[in-house]
Amino acid sequence: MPQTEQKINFKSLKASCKNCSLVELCLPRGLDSNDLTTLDEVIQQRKLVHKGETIFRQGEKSGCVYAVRSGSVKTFCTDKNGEEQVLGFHLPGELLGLDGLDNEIHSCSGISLDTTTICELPINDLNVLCVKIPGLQQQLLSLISNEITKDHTMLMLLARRNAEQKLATFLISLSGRFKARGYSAEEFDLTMTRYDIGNYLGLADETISRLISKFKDNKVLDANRKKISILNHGLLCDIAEGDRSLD
Amino acid sequence: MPQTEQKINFKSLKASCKNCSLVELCLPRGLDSNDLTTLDEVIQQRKLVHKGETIFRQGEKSGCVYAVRSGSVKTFCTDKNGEEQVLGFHLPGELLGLDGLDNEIHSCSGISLDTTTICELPINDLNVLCVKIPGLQQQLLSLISNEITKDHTMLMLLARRNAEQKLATFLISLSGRFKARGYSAEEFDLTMTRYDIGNYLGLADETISRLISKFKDNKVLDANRKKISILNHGLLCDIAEGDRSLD
DNA sequence: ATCTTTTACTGATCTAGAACAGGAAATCGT
DNA sequence: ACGATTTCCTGTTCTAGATCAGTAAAAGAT
Repeated sequence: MPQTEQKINFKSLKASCKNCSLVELCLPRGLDSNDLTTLDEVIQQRKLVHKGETIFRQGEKSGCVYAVRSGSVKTFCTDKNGEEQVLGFHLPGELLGLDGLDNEIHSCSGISLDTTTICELPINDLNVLCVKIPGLQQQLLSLISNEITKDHTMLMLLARRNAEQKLATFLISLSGRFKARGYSAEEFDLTMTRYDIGNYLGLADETISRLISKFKDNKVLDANRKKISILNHGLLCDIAEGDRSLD
Repeated sequence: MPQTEQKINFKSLKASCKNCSLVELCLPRGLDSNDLTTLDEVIQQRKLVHKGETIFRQGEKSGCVYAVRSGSVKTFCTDKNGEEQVLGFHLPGELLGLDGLDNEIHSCSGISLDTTTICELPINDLNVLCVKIPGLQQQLLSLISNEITKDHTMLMLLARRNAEQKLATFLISLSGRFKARGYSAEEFDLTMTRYDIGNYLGLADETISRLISKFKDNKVLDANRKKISILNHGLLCDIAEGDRSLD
């Protein structure tokens, strides 16, 4: 297949929520077939985003929230000195840009870590739709509410856990999310760098490297660059919970 | 005035959003007089909460979100080892319990730090009202969206700032919020302990004490226990931004 | 195919803030 | 009003993780 044709195929892909495998993880959860059709009408064409491309930018008004359809996305904010803070990594079915939901500017940026496809939902349409589809309003609030809960978990992680616990928790979270999407919970590829992980967890990238080596030494996992195999999930959980620590 | 009568007065106080001075800071912002009346109908009687009393509890379903009318509230979550993480301190006009907005259980607890009055908003009523009053839906999403942005700022603070910056940022935030409520931005009382502040900022309480002493030595502020006077707001900002640091 | 850049890893050193310890003042409880 | 408890403060010691430094492998560019 020639490359140009492949590109066109991607870009013109008007997939629908109706036949998306992520329907149970994403915004449409709980909607019936009719409501799905209505939702599909306002979701703009799925967009192909190449690795490293910006999906929405801090300080700008996009008027949309986004759902990852495939690939992965990093969200981060930048302070006045240009220092970056990674806020999260987002897998298929996860919503992005909820911080811009009041129709004002986004307080963070999103860039793809991968070749990624994104569904765009114009916020105005979404608001109108929420009135039409009661279940959608509920699901949206539910997702936002979970977003807040996730942030709270993250605050706890950053403030109270040591480096080992932070990385173990991060890997377990990734593993579980891969599993929920039908991928292996034990073997997966990281799309982010050690630097990104460290930044996200409030650690230096050297610390991430050292910890991965330590986890390897202790047969908790095997790792070669981006490729991770979890060998002892139980131990990894214990480390995350602070019930055990390596030396 | 006999004590019992005072209690009754408080408890039977059916204040309305309509004549609440917090109208511009709280949920009703942007609503017209008619809509305010509608909103007032679903807001349950204001509740007097004594210092240290729980308003809602992690793991329980309250079916409400809350607004602080007077006093102050601390939200926190507790992990399986009983370790506590303070998530925020809430002043009059600020909403609480948004993490329970999907009508499932709260993921954190709220307790009053003060003698506090609280407005309760049953979530079911709120959902119905959001359909009736378009501006309310907007304002609610706006508030939640800001909540997420606030959490992101906090993640940045916890992950990337040193102890001096954390405390300075915390004090500036408090100062600004007091000012927005018509109180002095320069002189105020803390209702939380050093331990709470430290926990919130991911620091030991001893570190908070030491920093306050250091800030006093450098004439950034004056402090006597709970009473804080900011003497050099500019310098405090510089410290928060990392443009200056004390020694 | 070769050069450049980025990413990952490891070792050595240093330091911010934790942990431990104890005392003084304020607040609480009866 | 008085003892008990909590809160705050300060000094000392210690350590987890940052920072600095350098190498090697992989990825990307031309």
